[in-house]
Amino acid sequence: MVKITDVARHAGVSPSTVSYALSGKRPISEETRQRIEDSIRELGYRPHAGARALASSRSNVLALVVPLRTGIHVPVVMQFAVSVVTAARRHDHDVLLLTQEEGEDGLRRVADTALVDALIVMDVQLHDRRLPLLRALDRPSVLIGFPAEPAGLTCIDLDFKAAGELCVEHLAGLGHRVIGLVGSPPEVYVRETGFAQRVVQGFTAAADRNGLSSSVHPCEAAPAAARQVAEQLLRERPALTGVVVHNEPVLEPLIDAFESLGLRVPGDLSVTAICPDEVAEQTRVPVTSIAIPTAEVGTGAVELLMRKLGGATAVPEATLLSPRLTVRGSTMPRP
Amino acid sequence: MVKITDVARHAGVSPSTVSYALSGKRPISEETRQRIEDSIRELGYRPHAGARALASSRSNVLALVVPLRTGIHVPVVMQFAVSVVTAARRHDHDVLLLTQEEGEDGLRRVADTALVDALIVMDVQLHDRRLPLLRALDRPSVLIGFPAEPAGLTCIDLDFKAAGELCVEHLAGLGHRVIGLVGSPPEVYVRETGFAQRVVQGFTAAADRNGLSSSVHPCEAAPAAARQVAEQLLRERPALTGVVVHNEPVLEPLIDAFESLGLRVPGDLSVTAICPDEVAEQTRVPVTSIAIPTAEVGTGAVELLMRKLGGATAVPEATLLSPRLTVRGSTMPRP
DNA sequence: GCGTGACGTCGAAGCGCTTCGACGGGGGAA
DNA sequence: TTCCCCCGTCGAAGCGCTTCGACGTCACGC
Repeated sequence: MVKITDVARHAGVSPSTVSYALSGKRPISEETRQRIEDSIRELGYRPHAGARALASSRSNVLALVVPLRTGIHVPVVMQFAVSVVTAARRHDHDVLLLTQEEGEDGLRRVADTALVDALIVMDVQLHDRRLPLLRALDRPSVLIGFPAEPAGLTCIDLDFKAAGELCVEHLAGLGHRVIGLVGSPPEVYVRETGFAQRVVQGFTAAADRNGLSSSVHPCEAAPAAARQVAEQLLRERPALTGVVVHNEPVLEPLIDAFESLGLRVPGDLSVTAICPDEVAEQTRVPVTSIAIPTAEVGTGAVELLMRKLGGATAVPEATLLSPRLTVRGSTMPRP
Repeated sequence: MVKITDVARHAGVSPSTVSYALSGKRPISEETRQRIEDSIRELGYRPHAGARALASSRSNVLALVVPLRTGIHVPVVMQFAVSVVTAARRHDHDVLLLTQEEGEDGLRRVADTALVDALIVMDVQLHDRRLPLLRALDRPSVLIGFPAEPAGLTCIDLDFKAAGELCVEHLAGLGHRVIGLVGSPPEVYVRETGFAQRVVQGFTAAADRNGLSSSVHPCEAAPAAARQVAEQLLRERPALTGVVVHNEPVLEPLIDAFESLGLRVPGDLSVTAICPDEVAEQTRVPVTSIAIPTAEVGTGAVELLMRKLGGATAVPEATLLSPRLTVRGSTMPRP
């Protein structure tokens, strides 16, 4: 193994000079820097991560806690993970993968052993058990998602309330008067995952504001459940012309169900969804939708952490990303 | 931060004794060990990961390289990742997440900086560019998947050839004489991903062996493509009564297409698939299938690495997991 | 009764890097 | 010219842990 003293000897300087040339923490003459860089290249030097971590008390590793539970859309989780890793690399950091199963002990372990400098936690629930721990930990963290009491924590996510509103505004603007929300599985509401409830809030608020008649229907992630909800909607609200779907796996089956019940989309029924673009594009009728901006959220989370690690004083506690609605073929003016 | 010297002082022993008590590398009297453990608990001591890595030249971290490409089923990747993390934790290791995008440089970086002790690489292609590097690296690695030339590497995966064969044997045993394989998208074969080709090999070999008439049809991962393939199959092979599907997203649309073309599953057409159980179970007719044993593969990969890290001499180069076929409602004897 | 070895523990020497204080030399200000 | 300060570099002191060799003690065998 080639170490910093080897490089120093080869370049005719002291080890500390090599270190400063690498970190830029002190000025080094252009000429010396060049010589050092040449030596590094020639010898194939790589600083030892452990030694660096010990001496600098910085590991340059971030922890990412990913959820494992039912009712969450796996590809979206993966997208978050990838964007976090990519963003972290841009800041010369790596990412340690933790499963939610590890729970609070896992968080404490990687933080207390100084394995990681900071943490990113996904799938935060309204009353998440990890919150007190995250507040107490000596390393900074960022949550993807909003708990009920975000004070003292840094959170980032799509503004799901605004997303719910935006869907309604879109339908209202097209003249629809009776609309329904087909939501996530009941257990998602039960365990109080913030974003699902916030969609409902936005949906309801915007419907009221616009004087629309609206109703909300949780739905299991199965085709049969979709069919049931479709039938129920038509039975209870025959004047229905607009639907908002917040439940990825059910989007396609739901449209199928409506069509087989005699409603054409978008001719008789306009459909919008909150879901990844791939899901919205792969249905038989491409669906007007609001995507979860996984790349921005992941990148944003990392940027926030970097600012905190950099000692920034005022990092915003709440970062809500504005929803963007992409119009596709599934919505049209009320007939 | 509480360190080992604090524990030592508190327990009335020397730091080295604490270290040995923790690692078990030298005998420590029961009484002293107890005292040390008490002190550790009382003080809340956690060994510093960086210091440990520096002194022992072991980071207790594994790298996991996950694929990002089109044509691979994301939930399966996630399952691998989770099982790797879980297995690694059982051996007191953590997992660093690398994206394939980082490529060879990323592998070299984490290995050369001693950030990780060993590497797990997923989605290995037949002529993977990373193979020479993995052979040359000074840390052990395990591949999930088999390249064309696996000599000198440790590989583990489902035996896809046997899986292809098993599907055919199952259909042949039910009396089917004319069968087809609906495969992965053409690009998967083009980039020479081993497992797809091996399914074809197994399928063809078993069909020949059993005197069946067979044909192979790559298929894009889109409903429209599925429809096309279904039409083509019926046109070209009117006597077809058995189909093997190796293409997750197309399974459901393909069955839909067959049914809308007048073929009942399994009445007129028996269907088997190689896909995750969730996919096989969520179709309208549950599909007889061979699952990719993600948990075993992930765990197996970690076990192999641990043996290599433990200095085991003879770790098997190739580990092929036998396929298991789960019979569901989509296959029946030929009418 | 004494050599032998295993047991349990200690002290010291690093592991490879960062960082702090110091120091010589070369301006710019006074 | 003198003083001061900044620039560029060096040396040394750790960071917190593991590990090697050494040492005292005790039991055992002959």
